Amino acid sequence: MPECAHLPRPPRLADTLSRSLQEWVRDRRLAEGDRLPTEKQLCEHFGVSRAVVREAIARLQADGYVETRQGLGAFVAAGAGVSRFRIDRPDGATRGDGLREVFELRQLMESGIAELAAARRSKADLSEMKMLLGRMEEALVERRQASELDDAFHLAIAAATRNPLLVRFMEFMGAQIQSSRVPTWDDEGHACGLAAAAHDEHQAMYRAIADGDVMAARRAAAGHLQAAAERLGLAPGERPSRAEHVGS
Amino acid sequence: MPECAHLPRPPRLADTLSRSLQEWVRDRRLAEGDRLPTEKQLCEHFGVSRAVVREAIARLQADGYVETRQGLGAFVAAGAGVSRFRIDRPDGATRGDGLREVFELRQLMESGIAELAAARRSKADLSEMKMLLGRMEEALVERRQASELDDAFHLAIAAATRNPLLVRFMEFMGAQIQSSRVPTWDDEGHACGLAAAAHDEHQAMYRAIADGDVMAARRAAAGHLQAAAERLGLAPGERPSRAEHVGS
DNA sequence: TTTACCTAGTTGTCAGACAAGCAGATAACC
DNA sequence: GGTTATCTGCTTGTCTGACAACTAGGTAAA
Repeated sequence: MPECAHLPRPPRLADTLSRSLQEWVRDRRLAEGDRLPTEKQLCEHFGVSRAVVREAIARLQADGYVETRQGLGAFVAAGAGVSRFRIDRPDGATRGDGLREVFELRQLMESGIAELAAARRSKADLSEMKMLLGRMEEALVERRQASELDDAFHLAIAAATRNPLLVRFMEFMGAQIQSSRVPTWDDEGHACGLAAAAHDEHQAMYRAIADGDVMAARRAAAGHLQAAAERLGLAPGERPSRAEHVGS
Repeated sequence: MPECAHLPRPPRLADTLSRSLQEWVRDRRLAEGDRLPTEKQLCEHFGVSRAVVREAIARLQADGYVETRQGLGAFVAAGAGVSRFRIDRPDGATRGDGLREVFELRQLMESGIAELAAARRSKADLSEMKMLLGRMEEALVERRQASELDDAFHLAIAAATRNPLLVRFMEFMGAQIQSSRVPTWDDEGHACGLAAAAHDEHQAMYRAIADGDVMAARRAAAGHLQAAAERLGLAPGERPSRAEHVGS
């Protein structure tokens, strides 16, 4: 049975405790620099051993929530909880709740990045994109998996913005939705024309960026992400609870 | 001596070990799913106790690099190293290298968020924004510090998108440039009219969002971020190395 | 008043133990 | 022979107790 179903594992004590501690800090509205209870107090309060408490605190430390000093105690760190950005979704969920939000975030980024890329791209950037497009064309003919090329194409666009931070953010986002890009390029995706559609959209993005047409690049990128979301079965863009909204 | 100089603390064993382990994984080019050495092996190899090894692994786990399963071992996690997004700049750097990139990322996000907010805002969202604008107006008259209100206003716009992920991302970004927002609202900022300028731009954003004018909202947000960058002395938007670029 | 020391409390590290979970081998059953 | 149950060794998860390193604050000596 090579099909790994990723059953929900029983939660670790340290994991649970680190969450509880996080809530505890938030509920008590502890400010930066405030001291947390000592390890011994936490042991008694939660009924676990010191090893568990220490692992929980180590996790919070890794997350940038707290800072510990030997002989003094643990303290709420400066800028607690916002030193890193994380996207947590139910394990392995490739569709449904949360994915829509991720795609919307990505759509915002990609359209802005395409706009910048159209304004700043160099010849080298363009030839890199064209090379990747060519290899995707091959994959399309041979009906091969090419989600890595897909990813690389989007990264090449980000690189053309000359902003390394945007590249890193795209790498991050790419990893988040990597699994959701596979269905476009698998056997069924080729058969249904999903791969061909994605390729057409990529070409449109390339043309706009090569032409230096910033608005067209933005529209092409936004359209590509919109279409990608729809290929995954996400409803086309609209949101619930419109009743409360103001007019149109 | 209240001046806390933040001396470099001696590194913890677990901290050092987690770094070593990370390098070890990279040097050996372990792929996703590959197994790490057992805790006992690591204890012997690095000459530390199991508690230290466990804390180091817990840290890697928190960072999303590895995944452990009781009775099996520790494995390199899928998408290792890109499960979190971090912006690292030299400590406390409020201007100069890197900040320009951060502002550009923020500008992309804000303009897209403002556009969505203009399309989806509810009456409650609008009254929240108006309340914050009113309090900023007071602060403007009384020449008070109001960077928290500034932050809250931007978060209110993000909330109007109905996408909690965008709100979280704005919280994250806000923490990154928090220190850079202070100069606008300090004594000198009030004197030079920086605070007044920011307030005008905020009002323009509010009007566009209230009118439901998506394009005006995008332009207002982009303009606000552009102006904010210029208030900090960042050169107005253009990039180096244009020589290589392709025409205009 | 200043300095040195002492002490209680806290985190960092160590060592050993048992429980829980897993994979593969072995033995029992049809 | 093929299938199922059990056993065994290994690994991680958790517990316990102990000592070292470090800190703040109080106390005694200079």
